[in-house]
Amino acid sequence: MSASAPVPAPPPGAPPAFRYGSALANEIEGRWQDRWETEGTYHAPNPSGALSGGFERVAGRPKLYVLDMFPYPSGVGLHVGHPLGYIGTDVYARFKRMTGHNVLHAMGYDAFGLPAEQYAVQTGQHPRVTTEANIATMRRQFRALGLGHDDRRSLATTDVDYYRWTQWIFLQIYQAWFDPDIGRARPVTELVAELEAGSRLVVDDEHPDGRPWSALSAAEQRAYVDDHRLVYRDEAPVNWCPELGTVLANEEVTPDGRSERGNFPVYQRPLQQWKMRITAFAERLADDLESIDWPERIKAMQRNWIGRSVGARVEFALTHDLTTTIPVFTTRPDTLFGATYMVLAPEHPLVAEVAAGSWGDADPASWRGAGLAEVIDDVPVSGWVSPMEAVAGYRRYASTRSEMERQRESRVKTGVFTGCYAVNPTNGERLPIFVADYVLMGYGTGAIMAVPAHDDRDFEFARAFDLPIVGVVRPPEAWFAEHGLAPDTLASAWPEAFTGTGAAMGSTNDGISLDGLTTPEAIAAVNGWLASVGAGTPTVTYRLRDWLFSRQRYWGEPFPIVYDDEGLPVALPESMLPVLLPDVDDYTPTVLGDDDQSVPVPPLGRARDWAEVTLDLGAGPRTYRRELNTMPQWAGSCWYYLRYLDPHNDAAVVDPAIERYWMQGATAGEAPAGDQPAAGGVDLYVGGVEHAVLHLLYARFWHKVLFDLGHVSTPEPFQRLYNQGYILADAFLDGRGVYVEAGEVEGDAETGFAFHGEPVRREQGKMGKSLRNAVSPDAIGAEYGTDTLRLYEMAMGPLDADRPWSGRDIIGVHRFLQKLWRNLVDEE
RNA sequence: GCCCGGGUGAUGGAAUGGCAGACAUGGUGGCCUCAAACGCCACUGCUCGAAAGGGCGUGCGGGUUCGAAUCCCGCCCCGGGCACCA
Repeated sequence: MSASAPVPAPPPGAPPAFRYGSALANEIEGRWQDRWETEGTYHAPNPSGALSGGFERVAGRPKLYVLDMFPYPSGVGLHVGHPLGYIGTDVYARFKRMTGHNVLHAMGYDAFGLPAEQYAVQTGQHPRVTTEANIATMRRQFRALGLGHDDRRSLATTDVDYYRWTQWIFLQIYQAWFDPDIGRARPVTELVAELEAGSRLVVDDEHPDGRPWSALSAAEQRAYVDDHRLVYRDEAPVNWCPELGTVLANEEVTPDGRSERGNFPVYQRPLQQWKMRITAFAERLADDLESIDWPERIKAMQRNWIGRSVGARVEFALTHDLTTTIPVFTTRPDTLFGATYMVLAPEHPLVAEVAAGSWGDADPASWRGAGLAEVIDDVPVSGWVSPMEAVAGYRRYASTRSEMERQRESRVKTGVFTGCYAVNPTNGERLPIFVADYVLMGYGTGAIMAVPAHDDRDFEFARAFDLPIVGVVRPPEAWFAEHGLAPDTLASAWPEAFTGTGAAMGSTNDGISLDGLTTPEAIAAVNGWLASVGAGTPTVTYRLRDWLFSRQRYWGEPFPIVYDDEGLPVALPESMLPVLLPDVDDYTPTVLGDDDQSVPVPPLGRARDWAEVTLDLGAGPRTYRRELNTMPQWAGSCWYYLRYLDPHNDAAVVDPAIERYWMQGATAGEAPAGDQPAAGGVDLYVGGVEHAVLHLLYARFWHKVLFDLGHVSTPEPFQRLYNQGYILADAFLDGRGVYVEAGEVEGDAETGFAFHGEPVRREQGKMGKSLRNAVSPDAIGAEYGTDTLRLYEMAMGPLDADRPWSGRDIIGVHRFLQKLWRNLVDEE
């Protein structure tokens, strides 16, 4: 619009020519968006390298790195819920830019993953084609939202130039091990060098004092190194999702045993898969939460997931073979005198070994499995004829139950007696050893000492199996009163376990007495005694499991791994990257029936020319088979924030000087709350809470490996995290309970709602495709202008709160802008 | 059960030790218009009162303070996360 253009006389009653309405707003916004693009207004200069133009102008300013969790480029484009956080960071970044900061704010696309692949399966269209079209749509939408991104730094995880470096990082992790002596990752070449030099010995179960490296065969040496890598192959029960045709990480399975994505059932089955040794970093991942400024609930969720428990590992010898001991983990070693039986997880390796050939005369029917006939088909009503049979039958039963069944069924305690006994090291008591599925192989040592008087689960089991209940911690008077018991009632008559702390009792032997000590005192005392007799040591245990890293899907990063003719994996050298994702005719994952135990062949197996390859890996040209699994979607999102810093670097994942500038440069006024020194990293990271133990945990893990190996300069990737809320909207269900398109529903709360004449029921939920209540920012922008949309989203409430979308309220914000405009510009 | 949030008009929310309810929606009345609205103005916490004016009021009960939505103690309710993890 030109100021000299003649203004036609408006017809009577028409709004004034220069009233702030959608047409004027769109004209102003479009003009400025063009100008920002032409002038590179939001280009943030690097201190050196290709993007350093103009750095001298900002060299004296503090830097600020503002980051959004990047989106998946969906086929339907954005809805107004998506840009909430993006608008928030944009406002913040602009403010900081205008108040003298060099602000980096960029946007990318997390583009590998299931939806594009599923669309490809249905249409035959290559996922790259749909992905690129979707990215183009979203780019246009982000531009129309007026977001001030440095578009020179945009990337997609599916770009060959990007996933080449994802593969490179994989190799870094593969070629590293965790040195427990210093608690850090180091290159495996250093491990081998120390072993060869003799400064480090090979220690394993058979050689607890170690033996020299030269005593191992070449194959043994290789297996030893492979067992120490931070990426390794493991044959173990994994989460298999038949519907998705792939295995999943523990973090991707919901508490009720379904897939996070798609909500399909997940089953346990043993498969050989790649894993990453995230458990080696459990302690640092937990401890370093103290150094970062994150919402307390996210920290709590990560702490919870990592599950640090302080306790002791105690050895229990078998009565018939005192040289064999069963290690258990307990957080309450002070209750050791109260242990009256032991339990092994069904999968425990000692179960088969200890099971006796015949029952003892006094073994009750319940110990023989009699009560299990109702839940297990092949149990005779009177129980199994021997412990060996009982144990085998019970293990069979336990192995067929999925996680979901374990959740759904009531937590009635089941188990069978192994016919074998262990010795309580404190008092010499004979403890019957049971197998029961309330003990999990994946936690601690997969075996427990049971103290029914002071543990709810052990108490229930002891009641069901008539086992002695011996109190060794005195509950307070009030506890007895609460249960209507006389003080000092014996534990065998208690209605439930006492799990609190208190004075120890009945805990005296020739070497030690805990009686009268408080729980912390008793723990310290018994730990000292256990060490002195060689029966136990203080230990920390974590709930976290290693990260299952391979997927049987097409649309992901190929592994830079091949197999030699012995079937052993070989890492490709850096010079052979990238390993390009090959084209295939059929992207369909292998879908197996729920009971089908065959090994699924990934879609990459169909690229026969690719799957077999002749390479010279140092020993002349040989034929190798490629790894056919792909990486999980989390791989690309683990490090994109680093690539924004130096997106076109062909020689390194990120230039060290540029990395230091943005990740740990001065950030005046941005220090985190509290007394902790800043750990460095991205200054502000905004995204949804749903990644609390997925992306945010994996990215911290990768970052720590890269830090240990010297590729990044900060121990944490994200100094400050903020979770934006969700935008909620009305959703409507028809008579069948199916969601109908909310945009086509008519009526209101008084008269009732109708969809194409049929009455529908109103609900409220997170805006999105699944509830069919998405509102497009394009439509809002056209009707009111982007500034109205942005201002409305920011004015709806605090950024971290969920808020209901209301098409009605937007008009108020638009009028507000009209009033503002009128105060500055004559409408006529 | 354990952990983390939160409770303010009809609605979204503002105020983090100093006039509670900014701003916005909705509502009521008026203006403009043939009629409308993406237009304008006024009123709109509850309550007593014709008005002027008064009383009450931030989940409940106590406390600190000259002064509390805000700080402290004890409850209640709602939302989220975790849970057979020894």
